[in-house]
Amino acid sequence: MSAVAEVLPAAFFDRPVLEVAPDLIGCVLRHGECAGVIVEAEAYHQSEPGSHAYIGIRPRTRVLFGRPGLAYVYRSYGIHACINAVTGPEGAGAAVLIRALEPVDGIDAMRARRGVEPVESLCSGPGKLTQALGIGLGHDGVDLAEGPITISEPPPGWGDVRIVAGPRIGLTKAVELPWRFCAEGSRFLSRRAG
DNA sequence: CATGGGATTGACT
DNA sequence: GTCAATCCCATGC
Repeated sequence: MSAVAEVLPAAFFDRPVLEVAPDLIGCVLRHGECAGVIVEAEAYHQSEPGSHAYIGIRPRTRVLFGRPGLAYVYRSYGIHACINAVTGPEGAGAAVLIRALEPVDGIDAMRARRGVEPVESLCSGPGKLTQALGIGLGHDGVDLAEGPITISEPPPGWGDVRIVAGPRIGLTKAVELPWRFCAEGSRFLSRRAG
């Protein structure tokens, strides 16, 4: 076993989104010196109206229909950036929204970017974690297997985290689907699991 | 070309 | 609990 966890290959993402989303809980999202363990993620798919892919291929959604393992970054409410990992098969229009991290590396840099002190507030939301890690719209379409943004396999102790599923946050359509996955008992969620 | 809404957050009552 | 900020882009005329 190596001291540095392996970066997930594109093949990891080339599976149905409902398999990939819970598997990402416990994995490490990294950009430069900043990194955190994924404790909350949501699945989205072209077949349901909650997804941006529901409208079909547009300039905005082009990356969603691209290769599994790409990062889909979009602007939310005109203010925030949110990051997704595109899943397979290619053309499915499916992705996993990364909603919250437990910070592990570069915490002072995160504090500087966020302008807040409590570690529980640095990455506890999809717009917060992109700000903390310095991820922006310019990263739309980057390959997560090549960087500069990567996702790595779970660190020791995170491989067997218990996962709780519940309804997704903030939607006005398809609100009933239990496609939100959280690490049980985490203090770093955007909202309490349920 | 004009309009409306959004996978959110932070400030305020 | 409520609500404004702010901007890309999809939609409709």
